[in-house]
Amino acid sequence: MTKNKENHFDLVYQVVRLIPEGKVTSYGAIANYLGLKSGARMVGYAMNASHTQEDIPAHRVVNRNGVLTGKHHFSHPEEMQKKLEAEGVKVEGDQIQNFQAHFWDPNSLEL
DNA sequence: GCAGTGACGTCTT
DNA sequence: GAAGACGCCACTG
Repeated sequence: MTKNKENHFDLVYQVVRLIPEGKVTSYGAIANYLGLKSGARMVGYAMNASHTQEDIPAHRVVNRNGVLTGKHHFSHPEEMQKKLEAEGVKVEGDQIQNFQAHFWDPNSLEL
């Protein structure tokens, strides 16, 4: 039990949880912040486990293209886009408009 | 224990 | 400039 493999997962949850409303981030940014090189997949995998957490705004986490790649993993995919738009994020189809403007980098917290 | 897959990203052709 | 392939680590079958 002292292992706590969820440690990495928890770190991802913490960062995602820190995402301000109306902002979005990418898997690579989180991975980079956690020091996970090319760990984007690991971040994505952690997000998949985020379903065990309720305070994880996974809808604010998108891929590098600003595309809601994981919307399909939501109970209601349209909710993801809906929530993003409700927070001021324009989403067309499955892609965020003006993505870089809504892009939020976890590194900006300590920098 | 091995092989396949995955909510991605970067490199190479 | 675009498309394809590879790499990373973890989980499931």
